Amino acid sequence: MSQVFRALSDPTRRRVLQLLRQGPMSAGDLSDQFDVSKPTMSAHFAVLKEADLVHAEKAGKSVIYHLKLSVLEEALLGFAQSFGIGVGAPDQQREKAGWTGN
Amino acid sequence: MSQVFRALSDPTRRRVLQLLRQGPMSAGDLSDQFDVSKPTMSAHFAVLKEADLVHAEKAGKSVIYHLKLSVLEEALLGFAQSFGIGVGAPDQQREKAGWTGN
DNA sequence: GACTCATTTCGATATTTAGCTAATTATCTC
DNA sequence: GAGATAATTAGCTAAATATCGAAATGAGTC
Repeated sequence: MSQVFRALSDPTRRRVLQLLRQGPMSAGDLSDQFDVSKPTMSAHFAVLKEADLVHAEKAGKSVIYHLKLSVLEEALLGFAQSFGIGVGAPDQQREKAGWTGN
Repeated sequence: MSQVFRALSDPTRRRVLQLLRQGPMSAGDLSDQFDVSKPTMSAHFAVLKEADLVHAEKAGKSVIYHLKLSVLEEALLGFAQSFGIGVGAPDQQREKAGWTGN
């Protein structure tokens, strides 16, 4: 939980996730979209992996990153629900306190 | 946006927000729920204020913190929506790419 | 095997963060 | 005004993070 939010707290990493919405992409192609060094991007990928928001697949010389949308969804909506924030059917899901996801 | 996620990346701060769901509470009463020093808690409150997730109201000697649920809601659901993650009516709200909230 | 390309790891530095104690500020009470 | 109470600021340390260039690793190609 903490790691998901930490991962999302950086604009570069959020943009990486957005790029991956359109489909898997290699580390290099992703890096080309940003103005920072490859090692720096590699570190960002590591944070995203740590949070389980992406999956890395080795393909020859390259590494292809895939967005794990379901993990993002569960984290975001699960947390939102713990605050009674409206998701899905707006009935029978209020008052579900006592949740921090530590 | 970054600041909201950064604020949420700490379990203590998430728990503060949960406590505030039940209603406004003073800095001291909040601090009593945790095992860290008051100054440390004060720093956590500052992060939450910075992210605009809480509002501080001065009341005599005390400072009363209020949860700004609408800010949390907009951040969480807005970001989720930018990923096409289901919120509310599951129609007419897919494919809204191009969003990072930098 | 030597070469090249893609990516990550290493080592260094700078910044940020979480935590503490001690000191300060602000407000209320006597 | 002197005390007491609530909260924040100041000053510090230790640990984590972000960034870089250089070096190392892994996987194909000639």
